[in-house]
Amino acid sequence: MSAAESRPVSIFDVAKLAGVSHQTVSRVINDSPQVADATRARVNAAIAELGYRPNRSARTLAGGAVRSVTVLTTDTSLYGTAETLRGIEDAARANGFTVLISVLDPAETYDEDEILARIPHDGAPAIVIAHDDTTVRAMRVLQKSQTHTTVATGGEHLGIELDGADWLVSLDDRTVAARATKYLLDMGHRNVHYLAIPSKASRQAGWTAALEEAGIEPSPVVHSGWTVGSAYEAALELVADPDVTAILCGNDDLAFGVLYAAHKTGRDVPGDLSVIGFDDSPLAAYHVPPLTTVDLDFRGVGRGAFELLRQKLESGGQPRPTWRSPELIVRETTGPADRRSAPKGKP
Amino acid sequence: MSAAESRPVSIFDVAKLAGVSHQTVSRVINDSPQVADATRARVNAAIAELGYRPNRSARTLAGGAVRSVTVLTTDTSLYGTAETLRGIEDAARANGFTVLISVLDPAETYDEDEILARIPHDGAPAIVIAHDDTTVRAMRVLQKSQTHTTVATGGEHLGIELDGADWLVSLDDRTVAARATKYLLDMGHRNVHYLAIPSKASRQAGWTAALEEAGIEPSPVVHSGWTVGSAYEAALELVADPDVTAILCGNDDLAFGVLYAAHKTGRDVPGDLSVIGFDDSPLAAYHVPPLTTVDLDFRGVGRGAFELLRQKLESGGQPRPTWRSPELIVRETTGPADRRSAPKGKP
DNA sequence: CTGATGATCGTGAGCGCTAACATATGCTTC
DNA sequence: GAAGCATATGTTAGCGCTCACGATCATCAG
Repeated sequence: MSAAESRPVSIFDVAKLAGVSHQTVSRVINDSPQVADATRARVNAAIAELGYRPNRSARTLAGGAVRSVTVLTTDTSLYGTAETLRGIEDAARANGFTVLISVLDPAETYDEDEILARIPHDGAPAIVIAHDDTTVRAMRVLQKSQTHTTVATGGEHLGIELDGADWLVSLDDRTVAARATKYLLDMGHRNVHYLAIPSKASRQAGWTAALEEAGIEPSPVVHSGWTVGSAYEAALELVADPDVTAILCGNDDLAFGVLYAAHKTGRDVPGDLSVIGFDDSPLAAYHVPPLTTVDLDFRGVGRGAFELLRQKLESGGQPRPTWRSPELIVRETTGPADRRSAPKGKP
Repeated sequence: MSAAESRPVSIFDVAKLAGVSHQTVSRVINDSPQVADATRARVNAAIAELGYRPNRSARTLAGGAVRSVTVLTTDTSLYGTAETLRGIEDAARANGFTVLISVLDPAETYDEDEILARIPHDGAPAIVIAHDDTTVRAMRVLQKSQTHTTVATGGEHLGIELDGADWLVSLDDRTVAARATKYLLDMGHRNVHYLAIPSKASRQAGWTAALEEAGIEPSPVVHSGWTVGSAYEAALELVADPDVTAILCGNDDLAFGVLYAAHKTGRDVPGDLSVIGFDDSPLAAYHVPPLTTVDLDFRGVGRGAFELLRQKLESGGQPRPTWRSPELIVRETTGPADRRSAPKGKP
């Protein structure tokens, strides 16, 4: 049937068995139309009989069509990253691509060489899931090389130079952030505070814009790490302040940290305090209370990033960037202001 | 400095510039001791000047030492999987290996060919993160081929044949499951129920064993999917039963679902109901109330799986499987029984 | 019936690298 | 100072595949 021999079967073994040249076998496995049906059938039979399977390295080396993408990212356990990855994988698989993943350490600083060493060879296509300094830097390095690169990002703008770049797939989370902020304002909150994730924030920009439009001076942003724990620590002070009645969080994990802090300090959600997250992670709907959050289509971002790359690879053209519009999902961590606590002064 | 030319620089370009043969360059980039220091320096200078970077495909094809592992898994967004992956990556990077990830769809049934097509070529080393039917099947397929395979698993035994296999890295979650069950029993609970994840369960075995040791007839296992939502659905009935005072859950996500169900049905945790999870996921400590769970060293499992593979690759020997001992972390979802609700009959 | 045309297939070269062997050198050793 | 041996480098072949071409054959217009 297959395997078990010493040396793996090659295209030549198949060719011999099928009574054709190795090139014809190559044509068959590459779906070339230039092969007679009868021949194709014979070759396929030989392939099946020998259990032949093309060697990917050889194909790459021989310079055929590109069939793999390298994904550069940092933390694969972040919800956004994981989902984006999943989207890339789905799309890649559907197109017969192999996905190679290389994980960078957010705490480390890499020089150019170290970044470039992550891709299989110079010029190999890559996708960067960018959401922190390390990945943004990686992206810049790849951009300078002759590599075809696409960037998938959860929506953070990551700095001016990337805005409008033609290889960017992103989420318009700036607009939703503004919408979410306005939503809170419309419910009577005098102010909305922002607990930020470590990356440059378009979410923060949306929040600022919405406040300014309402004539409210944005209060200083509170910074948190990526973990629930860090959000908890960062939010303790904020939550303890009775003047704070609404907090917009950089993502769901941070929101969970805030919720825990609220619980610890005895503030009722949503009675005393409204909280909004970002991501709509699987737990959001089942938290106690269920979290009001923003549904970010990370998988769509991943798929889009791959599509963009594929188009660049095929047509060499300049596909335009895609922007996806997320949606606010109202659940039970948000409510009208002034339901119980006084907006000013501690009574 | 580098890049920007038409054809990427090869080993020959470096050789010419350094005034040596290509083989000497090869020796340098492979850290062969057989090169004079002066020559090595000259070659390294040429490498730096040209921005040379070895082509991975060519190296693989030429049959040098193996430098990449393919990881087969299903859901990368599951906490256990993601962490295991992370462990593999850490270890792989430290050893100069490239990690190739191929994600299988748990809902799909793959035939042998489709599985084998996931690895770069016949015989390429692979690690399977096994925790469901699809990955277990993948593992069997790889095992039959001449591929070097290691299996990393969160501890589910996955069927008799795998017990004691010499290529398995696992967690002794059977023992902790028993310990956790006993812990609940010792607190006065008359019974402990089990909400199961979809895979074959050593955790379940531990639970059964502990109950039987205590002379208690295990009640029927309640089955859940992997998502919080499915756990919630599955647990509703269980939670509504006042006789049920303690539930051991297949993982943290399920526990969160149970907790939500308890909240919905008005049962107090830990007053009326004790809940234990598995994983110690990042949220566990910050849930309201904080979740009693088991710290499973998934990263360690991942690292171990890679180490095992490396040993097999190098020595060809038969390294023994590693079993890691997880720990019960008591937080606030567990408490003594009978604190409030009557053990039998609805009053 | 001749040449042109298109479909089908084969041949040779080479992708960038490493293994295996061959070939210099220098340095011992008796 | 010839034989022996280690050290340092070069040469050749080939991994498995695809590309660019060339060859073959049937078909068909003129």
